[in-house]
Amino acid sequence: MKPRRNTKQRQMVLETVRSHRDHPTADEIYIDLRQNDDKISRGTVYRNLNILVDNKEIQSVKIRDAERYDWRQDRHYHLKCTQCNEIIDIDIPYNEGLDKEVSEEMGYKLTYHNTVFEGICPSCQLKELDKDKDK
Amino acid sequence: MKPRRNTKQRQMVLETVRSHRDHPTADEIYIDLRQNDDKISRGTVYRNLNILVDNKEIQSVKIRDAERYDWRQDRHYHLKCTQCNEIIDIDIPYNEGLDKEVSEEMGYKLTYHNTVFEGICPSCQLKELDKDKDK
DNA sequence: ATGGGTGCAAAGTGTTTGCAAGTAT
DNA sequence: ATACTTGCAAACACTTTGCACCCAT
Repeated sequence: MKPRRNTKQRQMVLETVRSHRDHPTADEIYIDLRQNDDKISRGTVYRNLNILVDNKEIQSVKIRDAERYDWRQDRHYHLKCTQCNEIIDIDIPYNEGLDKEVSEEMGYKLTYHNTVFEGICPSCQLKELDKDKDK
Repeated sequence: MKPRRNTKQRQMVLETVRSHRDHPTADEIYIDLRQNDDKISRGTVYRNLNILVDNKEIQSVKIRDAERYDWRQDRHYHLKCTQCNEIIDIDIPYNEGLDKEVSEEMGYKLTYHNTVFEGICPSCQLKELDKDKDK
């Protein structure tokens, strides 16, 4: 692996991801950073996010159009509301056995699976009910 | 739902997806179609793929950069080689219980989860071995 | 001093869309 | 006849990249 320098920008990107408990896009991180540093560029943010994911210091989940970043380092599942696009973590345990099962069955060497649940969140369900009432 | 016309183009797009046993991108479908019809446009292909997915006549999986299309209509999991990017179907049963479990725990109304396993396929594992041999 | 990193802007990639003409119903 | 659909090209959204300068090591 290429030697990495510990730049101010990289630290700031990491801190910003960690300060979010939601799943911000690269652009949201960028907007945030611009509030403290009006020089930092989009390119730098994207480059550093990629490096941090490579180093497993953060994770990313591709949802719909954009990559979302996640401060957590452990493997876990996500839940997305198809109505409002909110993304949250789910705390059911990661199923390691599944990786083993699929490895054996398919002959792949694998250690990871990505799972995203899709549905309608409680608050959007309420909005639906309200809409129905209006009819 | 908007009334749909049964156009030649839409039929051709559907047939082309179904003729693939792999997971082509929209652009691969387009290239294929151009061999028989040198008029059909990218826009038409994209529009029809979206319509077909809406109608659940085909499925899509977002993998890395591009949306991939899948002739199958049943829910199933995918396996991606992180080396060569090949994507294949896995025939372990879809875990309906998981949707129910997460629904109850999180208060979401949900009926679907998307799972993509990531690993190294047998043929890429061999290539790795060959590379090691050279050392 | 060296070479990885930055800021900037331009280019890339995958997808959507406005429009006028075409066509399934 | 109506209004959905097409082909085309331009526009979009997100991300990557070339370049000259900068700065951590």
